[in-house]
Amino acid sequence: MENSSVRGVASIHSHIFKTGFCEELFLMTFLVNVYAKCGEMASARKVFDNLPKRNVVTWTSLMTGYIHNSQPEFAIDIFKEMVEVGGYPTNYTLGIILNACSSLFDIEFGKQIHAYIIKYDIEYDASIGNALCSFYSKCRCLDMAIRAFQRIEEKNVISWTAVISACGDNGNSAMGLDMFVQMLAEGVEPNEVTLTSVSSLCCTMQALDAGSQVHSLSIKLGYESDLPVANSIMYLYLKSGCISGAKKLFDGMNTVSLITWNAMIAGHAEMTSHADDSLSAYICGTEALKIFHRMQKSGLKPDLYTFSSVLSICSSLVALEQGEQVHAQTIKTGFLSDMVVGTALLNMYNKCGSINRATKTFLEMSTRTLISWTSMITAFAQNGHSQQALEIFEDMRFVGIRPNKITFVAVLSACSQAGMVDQGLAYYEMMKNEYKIIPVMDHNACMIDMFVRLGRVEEAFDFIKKMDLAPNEFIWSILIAGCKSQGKLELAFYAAEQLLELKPKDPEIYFLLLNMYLSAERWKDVSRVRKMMKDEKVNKVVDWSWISIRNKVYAFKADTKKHHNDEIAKLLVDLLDRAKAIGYKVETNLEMTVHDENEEAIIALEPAHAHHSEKLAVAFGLLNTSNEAQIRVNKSISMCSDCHNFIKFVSILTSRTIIIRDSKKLHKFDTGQCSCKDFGNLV
DNA sequence: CTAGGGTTAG
Repeated sequence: MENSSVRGVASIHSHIFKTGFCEELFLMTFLVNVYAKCGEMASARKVFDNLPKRNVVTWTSLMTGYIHNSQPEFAIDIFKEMVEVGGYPTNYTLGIILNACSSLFDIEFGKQIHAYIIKYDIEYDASIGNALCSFYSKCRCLDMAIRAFQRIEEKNVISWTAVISACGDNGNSAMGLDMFVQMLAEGVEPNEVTLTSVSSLCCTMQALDAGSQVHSLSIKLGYESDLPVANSIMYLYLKSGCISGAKKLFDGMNTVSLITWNAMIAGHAEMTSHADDSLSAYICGTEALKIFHRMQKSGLKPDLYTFSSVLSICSSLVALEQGEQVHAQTIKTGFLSDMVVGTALLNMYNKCGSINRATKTFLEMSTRTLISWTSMITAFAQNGHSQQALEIFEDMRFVGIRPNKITFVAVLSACSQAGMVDQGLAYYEMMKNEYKIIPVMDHNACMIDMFVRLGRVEEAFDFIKKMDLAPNEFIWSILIAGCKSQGKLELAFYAAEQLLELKPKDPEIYFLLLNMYLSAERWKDVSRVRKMMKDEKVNKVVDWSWISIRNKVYAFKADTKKHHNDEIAKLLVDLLDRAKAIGYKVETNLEMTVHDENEEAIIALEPAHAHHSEKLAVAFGLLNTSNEAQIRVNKSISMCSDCHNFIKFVSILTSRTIIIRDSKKLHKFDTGQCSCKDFGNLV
């Protein structure tokens, strides 16, 4: 509250004092309340301490004040003091104290309060039951929360809202939605808080249909311009992939808050990182950055939510320069000290291939969470620094942070990159036995990759047979890629059959298969795969690359034209000649990653005349940046092995570091080596 | 004097 209000209260206070009314308990309790509402807990406390006598209401007012001013521990102290001097808590008091226990995660004390409630047989009371419900929800005991709700004799809107949110907060959105339907059936009218919770449930379920019904209902009930309602419905549209719906809502809002903008940016960020293909990710990401700039133009200052989302967008776009600008902003505004922002920054530098700055960010963090550590391990692993990844993993264990399954994905992939089978197996066992983590497909994929990289495809196959999980499309495609490079065609064809039975969703997998059957000249299989692609409506794969230079993003599409005389083409021809002179050999096997726009024909590219998109983007980068600048390119599909090899030579010829982030991996080319150690390419 | 709600990282 503003200073003027505080001054007003103080003047009333002195007035009461002068007129001698300070003996009036009712007045003084009121004063405690008003001070608390102004955030002046010291004054509230002073009034309270000077009172000759107090009643439960006075005590409760002080506790409420502490809770509203985020000092729940003081509220509990006051409560204990009250009980010690013989005060009896009312149902209000008990509700307040349960609230304090929730925010402190003080499960023990909360349970003591619950015992007291049972002793006096007052679980049926709504204010008590509601508070118990949300206490157990915060303690992640959904069963107990529901039980508390059920025992309420006269369930009101708040009871229903509390139990619905409890379901959502504990990962059971579907049940929450059921509860909502039940609530409507019992004739309880939802209010704006209920609607916010319910649309947030629909959001996590990505239930667009249910969500738009909630939207209509909130219009009907007149809550559509309530800011939290509007924000959560807008976010729901975004998360369910309905950008137009979100945009319509956003444009129609009379008042927006920072949360509105943040939701808009976060929604786009989410779509950017989870997009099916890199092209839509690129479109979403650039749109999000535009929204971010518009927000700043409107005069609002970004906060930690804004910064984390924007940094995550910069990661997806491999937009280092923009990321650096945001970095500067986080320093200026002090938000860098937030660990979520710090971790997002670390991640941004990693995804832009700058492991040094990622490491620096990590080292400068004042506190590190499991996620920060895991990000750092992932960064080392992705940049080909396996040894450091494992060292920092051991450091993390040493400081007593318990790894989770995502940490182990990073650890195992570090082992697989470095070909450390023994250590990989040891960590796999450690994960299962010491940390009781049940392996998920990603862990298995790392293990299979580990054998495949060393050419031990039979062991990889044995591992697949021994897995508890049924192998998915990615497992088989790793095996196939390995078999291909080892010339173990029989196993490759077997794996291909397994793969086809799964009807994979990833279009690149079909190209892997096509490529394999084509080189084996198994035409029947070729047409079988093509027919399947048609039947399964596999999306067209478009080979796009883009590069961000001085805050502008330039996109390139694979070039199938045979004649072009522009600067880029000239540079590529020149590089090709010079590369050949120092040992580069054009790979002759068919490239099939380019799908012609209108046709399903597959075009074989001849590198001398036409180019995959990343070559164009790299050439453009070479022409438009200073001599020592890194080149950072984002690509919509996996690199082919010919381009991969060619770019290695380019890194020698130009003495540049070239970073290409394709749909599967990060490739950092430096003096003829790639950080993926040549196992990153699928086609 | 009281209970319930919207946006961030691996």
